[in-house]
Amino acid sequence: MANIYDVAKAAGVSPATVSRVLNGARVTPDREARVRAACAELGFKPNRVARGLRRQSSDVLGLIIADIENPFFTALARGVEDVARTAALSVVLCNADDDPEKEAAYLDVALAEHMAGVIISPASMTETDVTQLIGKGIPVVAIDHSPESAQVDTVASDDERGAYAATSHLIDEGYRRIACITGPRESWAAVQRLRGFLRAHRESDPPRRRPAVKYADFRVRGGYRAMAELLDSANPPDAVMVTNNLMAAGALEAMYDRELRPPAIGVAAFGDAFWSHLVRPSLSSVHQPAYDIGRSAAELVLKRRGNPDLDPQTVVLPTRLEIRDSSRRPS
Amino acid sequence: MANIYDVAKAAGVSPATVSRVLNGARVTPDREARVRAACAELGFKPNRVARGLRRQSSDVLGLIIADIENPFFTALARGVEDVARTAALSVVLCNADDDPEKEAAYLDVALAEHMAGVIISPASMTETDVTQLIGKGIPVVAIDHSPESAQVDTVASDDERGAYAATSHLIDEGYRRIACITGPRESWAAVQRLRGFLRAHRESDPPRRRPAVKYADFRVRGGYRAMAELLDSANPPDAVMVTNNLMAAGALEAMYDRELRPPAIGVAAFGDAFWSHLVRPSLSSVHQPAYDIGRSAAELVLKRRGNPDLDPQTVVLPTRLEIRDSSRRPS
DNA sequence: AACCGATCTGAAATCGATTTCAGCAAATCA
DNA sequence: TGATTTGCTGAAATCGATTTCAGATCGGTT
Repeated sequence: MANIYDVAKAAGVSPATVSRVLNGARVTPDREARVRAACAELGFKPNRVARGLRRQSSDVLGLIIADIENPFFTALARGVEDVARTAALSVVLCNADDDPEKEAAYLDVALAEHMAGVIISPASMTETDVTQLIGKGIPVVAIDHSPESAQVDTVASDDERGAYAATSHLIDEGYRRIACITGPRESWAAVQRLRGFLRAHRESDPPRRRPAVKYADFRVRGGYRAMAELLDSANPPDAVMVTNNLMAAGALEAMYDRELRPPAIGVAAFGDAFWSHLVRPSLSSVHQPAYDIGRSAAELVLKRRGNPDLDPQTVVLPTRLEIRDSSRRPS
Repeated sequence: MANIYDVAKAAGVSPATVSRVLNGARVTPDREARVRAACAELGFKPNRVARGLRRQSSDVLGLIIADIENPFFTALARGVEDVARTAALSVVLCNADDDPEKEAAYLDVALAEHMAGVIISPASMTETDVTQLIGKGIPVVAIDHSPESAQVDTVASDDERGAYAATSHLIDEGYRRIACITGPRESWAAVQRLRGFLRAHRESDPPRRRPAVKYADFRVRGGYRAMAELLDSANPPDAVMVTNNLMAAGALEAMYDRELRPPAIGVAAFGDAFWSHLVRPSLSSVHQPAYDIGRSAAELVLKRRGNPDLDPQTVVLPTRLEIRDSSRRPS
């Protein structure tokens, strides 16, 4: 493939001039025309690696997510892409799979390739290390919660309040023994949602004590197992608040296997899923603005790219309780 | 950040020797130890951009997919990742969103960054141009069908046969007016699945003619609209074969909105989805080995990386009809 | 002791763009 | 007209690794 020297020769100018044409610096119209003609003729496209080496930057935005199969992250990715494209950035997705080691590998790639920015949903609040990125001036935006290694821009949804609302709703519907299936203890979101769940219990009238809590892994299988254990326990719950949509699918399956379904058992879940409409009777869910979280995160990257010394800011987007099928008929 | 010259100076050797240590060439143990110590001391990590420029290659594998929200592709991505990691390659996902323009942009990135390989589910059989990649010796593997621009390694599932089996099953169950909701005409998979559907009609005894066919977009909304139109038509079908899982979700929703559900209406769909268990009574589905397709594709990339002049080969993986709830009681 | 071959080393070239800097020409001003 | 500014231009340095190549070192043979 043709390089900038070939083009320069073909156009009868120096490589510097070709570079200037490519980057919009001032060049006499006559030369500019010759350069453009030569570029077209030779099918020249500037080598991004060479450019990246010299410029110490690239126009690729890294998005490191915890689980590629989780619709929350795929919707988020859409939001990131839509904003990135307005700034002519390409988005590459990296699936860290909740594994700090894989995550570290991708952070290395982002660092080494001098990506234009990194949006990351940290696998671990303590282990995720973004200091090198920051040190090199690469904008980093965290989803949910800033890693401890460095304070960075963060976009989160109002998880605690969402969980509070969902749990209160179940209480209002008359359920007595409400359990919670939440994510791993290392996950900020899992912890916040559990807090909201517990607060709803404390603040109910009369206050309720010691609801059952299961920690799972935010995956379908984990949700299934947690629900199965709850249902098969000596004192099974009559309702459950599940803190993400994949686990909700698993939990529902466990219920179905036991011929249980709403409203005999109350279910509220975090997250939207296109399949949730197919579950009838339907369940209440806490809508997470995944797409908008993605948009906001990408906007923060762009903002910080312009002026790197801004103080880190946190954007919290509201969650919204969507009530469906509240026709509980207490038995 | 420290570069190779800093390390060389610290270790009292030349940069060439540092490079040799990094790449496993023979170096006296004494020097090697000094170099390793200096690397650790300075926290040195080789700059991948510089390496990429010199080597004209990188250790990133590009995966360009049509729709990030489609579980088929996310499962496929898992397969790719698992194989890639055995070869120490990082996988980056690019969401082309069925848009030839976005796709072209990502192909440009792959080309410019000299990726170790590209796995692509072509947005269009005619427009997708991979000749430049091929020309530069970058292994390209297509999902479903090779683009017309160049004959490349291809991994597909046996779509035609799967669709035939699913449709025949509906016929055997006694449904009379079976419609098909398939994807865009530009999609090879959509066309193959439609062919299987039509063949099942031709080869049934007695042969059936002119079944209703709707072309949609492989998305939930498209499936919903197509099904709504079918159901609201003068002569609605009593069964439907839907060629992907997202459209199946939409189609089911349209049915539910009209208080219709299996087995009053027969449904067979392509693809697996974790939520399909939640749809009860359940539907028959054609299992696509998405994960294995990803694995095979990645293996082909690795194979071709070793010896670039192999003839392009095509791997076809079997689909499997999963029959659920065949308790049709003809009315 | 002289020679040969094998092994290792570092100086320098290389990948392909960007950017600095000095030089030159044209335009502006006194 | 001469001095000064302005605007373009191209040669060369630069980014940071890899790799070629010529030379140094060492052990083993005759």
